[in-house]
Amino acid sequence: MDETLCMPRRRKCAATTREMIFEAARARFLSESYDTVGMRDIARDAGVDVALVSRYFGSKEDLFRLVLKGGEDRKFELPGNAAELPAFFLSMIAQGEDAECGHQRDKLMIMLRSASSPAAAEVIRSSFGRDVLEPLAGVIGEPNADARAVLAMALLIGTNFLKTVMPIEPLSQDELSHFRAELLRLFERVLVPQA
Amino acid sequence: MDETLCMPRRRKCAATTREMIFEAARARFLSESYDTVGMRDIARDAGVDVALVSRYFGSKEDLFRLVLKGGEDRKFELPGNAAELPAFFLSMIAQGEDAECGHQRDKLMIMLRSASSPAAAEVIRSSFGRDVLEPLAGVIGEPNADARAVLAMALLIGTNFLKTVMPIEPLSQDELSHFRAELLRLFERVLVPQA
DNA sequence: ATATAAAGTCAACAAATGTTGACGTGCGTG
DNA sequence: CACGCACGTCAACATTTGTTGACTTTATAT
Repeated sequence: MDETLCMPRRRKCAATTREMIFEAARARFLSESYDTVGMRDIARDAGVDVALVSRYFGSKEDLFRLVLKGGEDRKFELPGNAAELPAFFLSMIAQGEDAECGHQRDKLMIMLRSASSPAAAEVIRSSFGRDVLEPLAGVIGEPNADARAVLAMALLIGTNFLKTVMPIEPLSQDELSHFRAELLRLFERVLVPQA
Repeated sequence: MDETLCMPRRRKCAATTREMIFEAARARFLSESYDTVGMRDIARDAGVDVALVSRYFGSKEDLFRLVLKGGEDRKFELPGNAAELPAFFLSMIAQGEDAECGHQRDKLMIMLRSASSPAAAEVIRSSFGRDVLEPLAGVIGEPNADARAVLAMALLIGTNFLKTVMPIEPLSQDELSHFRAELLRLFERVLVPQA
């Protein structure tokens, strides 16, 4: 039985090119909207023919759905107790490329970018509710778990939107420190129950 | 000399059809992304031929730019002193159709919807900085006017995004009241200096 | 009534979109 | 060696996109 991974003796391996296409699609969807990303763009980035994209991942919508699911990664992964949430949310905004929270933020950004494309809207909505909002409300806990989860996500999404989708000219240095500190305090206010 | 407005004795008047097209475009851009809105959609809504859209407003990008400018309306209009800002921001989220703040929110929503379309991005960015962020920072005042303006807009944008672009299933009634009260407190914390 | 200019319609264009089928190529096995 | 299969390429498709030019209709002015 052959390994499912790419064997070096075979010059061309479907699994690796599939991965390349997937990664190219992921990068594209991360920085552009669903409609503006073309199959040919993805194919060019991956260094393959356009036909292969459709061949390996059925339709464009299927590909997008798979990218949004995050490949083999499972659900949104967030801290177990509410006390660690504010720092976690802040790290989702700071541009440090933590491997752990990078995936999470990427998923969120992909959702942000394509949320207003009808073809991608339903996929995004269901994934957002199931994989993000619901688990978050679970960690936050009563009272008003849902409302506070929405509030926290609104703050996170708004900030990331201004930062990434609609790039804001960078704030001055002391303003930025104030920005971060205030942001952390806001997250604490919304997320931890006793505050 | 003729009046520039449509005269009733003339059956067809360019100004009124131009207005119809403009209004149709406005409505479309308000609920869809720049890329998904087609010239033919706008024309159908306005009840005219596609060619007229291109004839009256040069290109699609020109039309979008004009819609974003708000027709004849001038810049973003917001309360003069910082104390009234929180209530104003909250009213921008509540779905009450105040004539005064309706225009403002519509502009914001149009920006939100099409921000990730490269063709519309630069138009939106410049308008957002010039017409929204800058005046807001002026009203907020020191210290850290820019940072706090960004923070407030992040909260507003995030909430409106979750509410409109990615429609969230409605919160329960007491959660919603908590939501609004907490939201107002957050806006107060960010916007009024002494808080 | 006839000419003139505005207002609108029709058809077509070039380019780009997602998707599909036929075809070529190199590998491992009979 | 030759067969068959996995892997990939090429070309073309049907649609849709924004935009443009020529033509028709309508209302005013001479």
